[in-house]
Amino acid sequence: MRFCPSPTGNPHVGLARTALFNWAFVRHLWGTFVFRIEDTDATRDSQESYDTLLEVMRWLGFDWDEGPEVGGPVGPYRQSERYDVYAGVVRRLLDAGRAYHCYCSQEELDSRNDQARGAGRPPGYDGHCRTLNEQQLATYVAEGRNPVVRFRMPGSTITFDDLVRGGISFESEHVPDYVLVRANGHPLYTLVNPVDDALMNITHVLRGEDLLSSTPRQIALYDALAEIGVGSGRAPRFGHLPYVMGQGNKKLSKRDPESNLVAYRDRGFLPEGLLNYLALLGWSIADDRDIFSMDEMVAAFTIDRVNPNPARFDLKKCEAINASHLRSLPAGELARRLVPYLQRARLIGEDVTSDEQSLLDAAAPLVQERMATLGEAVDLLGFLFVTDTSFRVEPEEAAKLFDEAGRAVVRAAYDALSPLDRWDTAAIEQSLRAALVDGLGLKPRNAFGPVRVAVTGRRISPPLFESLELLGPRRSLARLAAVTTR
RNA sequence: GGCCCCGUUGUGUAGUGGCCUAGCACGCCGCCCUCUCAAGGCGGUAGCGCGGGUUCGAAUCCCGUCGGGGCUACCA
Repeated sequence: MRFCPSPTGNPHVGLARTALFNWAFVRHLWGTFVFRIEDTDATRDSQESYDTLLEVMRWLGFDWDEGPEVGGPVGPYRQSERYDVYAGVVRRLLDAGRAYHCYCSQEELDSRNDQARGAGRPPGYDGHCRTLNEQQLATYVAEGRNPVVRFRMPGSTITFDDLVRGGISFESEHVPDYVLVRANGHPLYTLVNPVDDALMNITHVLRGEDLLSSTPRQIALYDALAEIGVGSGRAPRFGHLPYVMGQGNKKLSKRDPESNLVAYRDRGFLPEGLLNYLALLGWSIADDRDIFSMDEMVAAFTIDRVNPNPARFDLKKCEAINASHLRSLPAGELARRLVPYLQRARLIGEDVTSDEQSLLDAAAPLVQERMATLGEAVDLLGFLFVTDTSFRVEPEEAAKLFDEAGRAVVRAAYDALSPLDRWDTAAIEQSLRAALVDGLGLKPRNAFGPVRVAVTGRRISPPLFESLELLGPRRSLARLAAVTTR
């Protein structure tokens, strides 16, 4: 089993879904997970996206048995480091007559294709250079043409049993001879993918359905490789996973900001939450259940339950699933995961002090069921961590609530709280209710609204009395006083 | 154009001839709870692309049709 992305652009959700299904499949069967980098297109691949690719794979929690950074018996696992391997294979393919040099120029190809189209024949390589005589060959060489290497497709029907779609067959007349090696000598995906699958003893391949129609030519190549002694001779089983679609009926592309995995991490999606959601795009664990851990997924994952139709990515549901995982985190774990998000917002320091830690530990349970992503904690908890001098009440809320009546409520709250000698949630609630609800005869929501805004700066906050307790008497009273004197 | 894939509420799915007047989840709407927001509880909304056939019986099988998508590269 292998997963073999190419490092171009930002890693996206479709890639994560493919990696997930491969990974779950392997772990379920106790197989070997090979992670291979397909970087044979120098114009599109970059070291930067290679780095983020690995970073994201690790963040998501995928572990591979063979691949970059961990090595393995049939490495290297970056194709850009394997060019000598491919050169040898190509030579043998050429010698065996399973591939040949093609000297046609792009212009010649284009014009013949146009002609074919005009004559109502299907376009595609016409086999022009399949059988060149010595003289033609000598002419092309004399013209200084650099040939590409083409694979000689056998003239037979190619059928295979797709792991998710069942039996599929292609007539080889619809699969023209295709290019294996560029004119500049660099190998193409069409060559290296089957070659490495053969050399790396890959038995199962789960990949996107965009590769479905290139499967017959890969199987044909695989057979040819076996003939010349490359690999075991048995082509891997293929399973083609449905697309992950974006808005409308468009495939989610790497350029789509909604598909960028790094953005999901930065927003505070949990890897297990995002993965749980992605698993639901084409697979289900049971008819009445959709929240599960990766361990549960691995235990339950079978390829026959994978659905072949494309799925729309639904951010709302993704958030709901993530929120559910967030809520089931142990309190201490939640606090730990919140740290980087609060640090990035500069609410706590790079080195977390013990005061910050204990405040965070106490505050985390307050917001646990109030957020869908970790990043939301910044707005929710900011008032607790912000310094006294930089605390601000949202201007809109201040304007709305701090009219004369509102200031009177806040003043009453101040008067009720300042004499307290026990500063805890129960005592705070008791005295505020007595003063505002019983004393001023206000409805609870009208009574606590102004106090909430005065203390937390926002209309939406964690529970008020608990928040006051955590803020402490000094800072709480100062914020109340600030309103009454404005 | 040719080849290939796909088609269950708005979205994701369950469903493999009777348990389906189609289940679950998200969303949306309403109510309850309530110090805000959530969470939670209760209820509601909406679907088998279409047409034939096979069968006592079809979302499920067959044929056709329509719609969507992919490939048709010296990208992967």
